[in-house]
Formats: sequence, structure tokens, C-alpha cells
Amino acid sequence: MTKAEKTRNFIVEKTAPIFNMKGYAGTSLNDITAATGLTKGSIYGNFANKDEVALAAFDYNLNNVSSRIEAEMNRLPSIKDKLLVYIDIYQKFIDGSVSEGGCPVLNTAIDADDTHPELRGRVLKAVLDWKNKIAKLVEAGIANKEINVNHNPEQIALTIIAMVEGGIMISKLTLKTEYWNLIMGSLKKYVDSLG
Amino acid sequence: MTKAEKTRNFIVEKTAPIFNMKGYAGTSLNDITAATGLTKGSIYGNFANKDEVALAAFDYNLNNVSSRIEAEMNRLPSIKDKLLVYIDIYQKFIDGSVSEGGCPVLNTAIDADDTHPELRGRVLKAVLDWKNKIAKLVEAGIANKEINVNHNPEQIALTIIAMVEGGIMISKLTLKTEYWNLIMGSLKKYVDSLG
DNA sequence: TCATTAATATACCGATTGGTATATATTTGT
DNA sequence: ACAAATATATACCAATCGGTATATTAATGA
Repeated sequence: MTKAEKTRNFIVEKTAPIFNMKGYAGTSLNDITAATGLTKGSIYGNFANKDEVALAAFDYNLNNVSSRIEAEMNRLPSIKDKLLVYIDIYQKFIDGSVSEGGCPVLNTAIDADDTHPELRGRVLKAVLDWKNKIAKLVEAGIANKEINVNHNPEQIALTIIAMVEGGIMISKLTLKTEYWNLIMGSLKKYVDSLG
Repeated sequence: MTKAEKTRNFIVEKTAPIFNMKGYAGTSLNDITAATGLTKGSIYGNFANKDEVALAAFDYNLNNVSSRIEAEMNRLPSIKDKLLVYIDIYQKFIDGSVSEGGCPVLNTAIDADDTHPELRGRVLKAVLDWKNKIAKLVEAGIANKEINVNHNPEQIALTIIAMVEGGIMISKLTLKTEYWNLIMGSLKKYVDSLG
């Protein structure tokens, strides 16, 4: 890994939480230089513009979430348990111990949907991939007899994502872990009722 | 109503959708003057600063939502139907026919939770009020025998809000009404299962 | 080791940011 | 109708915005 690649990664790591907290318009180049200790010339030596930093930061934040989820899913044999990994993992997003500022998918979707087509495209793909991943899991569960055949995998996927993201919004805003637990209690009941 | 009050309302009406779409940091005073056709002096003659405009815009957007919901709820006698008014009303938020930019509660919660304490305080109150309103409705439903006694009103309230807001995020991002219908299908099933 | 290349810092650019003092219109009550 | 008060426009402010050309420093291969 060359020096520039290291610096590039360093910039992304340091600015990713800032973009996640402040959003695209709310994050200035001054924020970026302050967080990295580098100068503007150094930032622009590694990125063409602010957009490129923001896109790389989103990719970094997204990978941070999805890699943790995948690792945890691989530990669990049951399909239903896999569908419920979000309960434990996303709690860490709310208290800030994983990615400061909450879920990057939710944040970027709201931040960029009306303002930043390129960023919107990335988060759109992330949501569709997420939906398809859960739907495939549900299909495997139906083949497994863990889940009843009469269920729509896409509907289940969308419902889970909605509850998780809506739950994050509420819990992160109110700073009440109890609210997260109550909503996730409903999600657990929902998943249990599938099979 | 004095001229200044009219102008104040006019500014709020014209800028509310912009704040809802672009967020606080993303909305500039140039956006405000362009949307109203007024000059900066006129804006600052009616508001102390950008914060005041943003706060008034949020109040306007919030009232726009809640007044429509309340009106629709009053039309429906059954508690369960009242709990499902969001299905039809929020669809309009997704296609932009009510408030451009989607749900102001969701948008402002994500936009302001890490950046703007005053705005965060307003949306926090809005979410808690919303939760309490639904919980009271559920309690009335339990008294009615429409809903079984073994249910937790607060949990039901939080679950409904999470599904609605998570559903808005997904549908507004993907621009798929079908996704909204699927998620709301799950919500309907959930509410039906309560009694 | 030394020349070449790559990476970072410095100093600057025009444009835009939120905000204000003051002048000019426009309402308003009498 | 007219004076007082209110409301709007003009012209400006320093600070910050994203971005760039160039100089300087540091890494790299021969």
C-alpha cells in the first residue's frame, strides 16, 4: 500500500463519522482538514472534490455496517436468528459505539434523496441490495420449513428494514434504549410469527 | 392580521418545503429570498435569523401533517381505523402532493439530531406527542374491547411510528409505491392482530 | 546516493455564506 | 389627508465556502 493510498484511507476514516453526523451540505472542507490534521492541498491531492470524499465516506460507513452484519449472520445457523441480527448490531449505532451519527443508510437516504443524485444512487443500491439479501434469506427459510410458504419474501424484507430504520430514528432522537427494545420486541414477535 | 404577519406567514409557506427538502444547513438565505421574491432586508425584518425561519418552517410543516391526520381520524369511528390513517395520508407525503420532501418529522430528526439542538428539541417533542397520542388511542381501544388488554400501548405506538417512518424512507428513496403498500400491508396485519 | 517522482503545504482565487446599517417605501391610526 | 410607525429594499460587511496553481517536502527506484 503506497503512502497516498494510506492517506486516502486515513482521510476517509476520519471524515466518515462527520459526514454521517452533519450530512453532505453540513460538512465543510474545513471540517475535513480539522479532522485529519491535513491541509486543503493534501485533501485535493487525494480526491478530486468534496463529492468524492463524501462518496468514499458513505462506502466506508456502509461497509462498516454490512460487514459486521454479515459476520454476525455467519455465526448463527437459524434463518430466523439471522433475520434478527439487526436488533443487537443496530443498538450500537444508536449509542454511537460503532458509527457515530447513527445508521448511514438512513442518514444518507434522508440527506441526499432530494439534493444529491450521485449519493442518492449509492444509498438506493444499498437499500435494494439489503432488501434482496433478506428476501433470499426468507426464501431459504421457506425451503427449510422454518418459514411458512404463504409469506411474501419481499414484503418481509421491506417490513424488517422499515422497523429497524424507523426504530433507529426514534431511539437516536429520544436517546431511549427502552424504545428500541420495545420496537425490536415487536420485530421479534413478527419474525417468530412467520413460521 | 397586519402586513408583517401576512409576510411572515408568506415567508414560512414558501420556505417550508425547501427546508424539508434541503435541510437546515442545505438551505441558504439565497434560497429563501429566491423562493419568496423578497430581499434579505425584508426577511430579517420579520425574522431574527435563519434559525427562526427554520423553526417556523418546521412548525408549519408539522402542523400541516398533524392537522390532516387529526381531521381524518375524526371522520373514522373505529380505533383500529384511526390507527391506520397514516397509510393513506403518508402516501401523499411520499409522492409530494402534500409536503414536498417527505415527512418533516423524519427529515428534521435525521437532519438536526447531531447538529441543531433547538430544532432537535422541537422534533423530539413532536415524536413524543405523537407516541402519546397513539398510546392514548390504544388505551381507548382496550377500554372499548376493540383491542386486547394484554398489549402495551406504548409499544404499539412506537411500532406504528417506526413502520410508518421507515416505510417513508424506503418508498421515498426508491420511488416505489408498491414498497409502501407492502409495508403498510404488514402494518394493517399488525393492527388487526391486536384485537 | 542521487535524481525522479509522488505527496503535502502554502498562498491565493472568486463566489457565497449569514448578517447588518441605513435609506426608502408603504401601512396605519388619527 | 397626514404624520408616525411599520415594513421593505439597497448596499455593504467580515467570514467562510469549495477549489486551484505553485512551491516545498518526502518517498522511491536505479
